[in-house]
Amino acid sequence: MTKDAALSRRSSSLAPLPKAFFARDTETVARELLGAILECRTDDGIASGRIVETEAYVGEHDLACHAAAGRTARTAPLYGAPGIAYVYFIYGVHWCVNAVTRPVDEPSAVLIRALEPVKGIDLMRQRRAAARRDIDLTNGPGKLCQALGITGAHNRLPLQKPPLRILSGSRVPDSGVAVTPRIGITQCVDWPLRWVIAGNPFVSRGKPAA
DNA sequence: ATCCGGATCGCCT
DNA sequence: GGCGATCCGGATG
Repeated sequence: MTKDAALSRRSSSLAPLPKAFFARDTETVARELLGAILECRTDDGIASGRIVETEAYVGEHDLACHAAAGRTARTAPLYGAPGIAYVYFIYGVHWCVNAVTRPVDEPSAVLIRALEPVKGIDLMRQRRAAARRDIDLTNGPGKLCQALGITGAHNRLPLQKPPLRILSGSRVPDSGVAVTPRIGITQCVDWPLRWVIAGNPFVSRGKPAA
């Protein structure tokens, strides 16, 4: 664990980010979610991690955003209340978790792409037996959902109360943030909508940012 | 009813 | 750095 994660865990003032936090421009939310804590409670216990990588998906005009397909049963959460979760299944294997935002009536969200483990590391190791090293527990969007126990059952849930919450964490200065194109998409590949804590070892690799 | 591609991961080379 | 796994949503017929 890094110093920053230790600070986050030590802080006892971890309050849920209010719905108003998410009812803003998606890029702003994506930037400000860096350093916040994503937490999931299940019958097995609590697992949480500090957000170190995010991506913004900014509306129907963003062809990489699921909402580009319009409003369907699948994409309905993107049109829902700011501050709820949008959880989807991808490649027949993995879950990915987003926080729904709401700038100017656009269906949009922030994908949580990587975490630095904070609580429940043993639980994460159990859930991710394939991960030989702790660095591989939460350094990708599918991995972090498996580590925290996030599934489709969490789709549409509010992010302000258990089982799924996002808590305010340590402030990350602009000098520690890097912005790049998004990972793993085939549309709008040049849009700089990915935010990472520069140099954090838990940031996912993905494709190089050209 | 059927087909195709995907906001990924892990294992292989 | 490449590829198979394995399911679902959306599109087409």
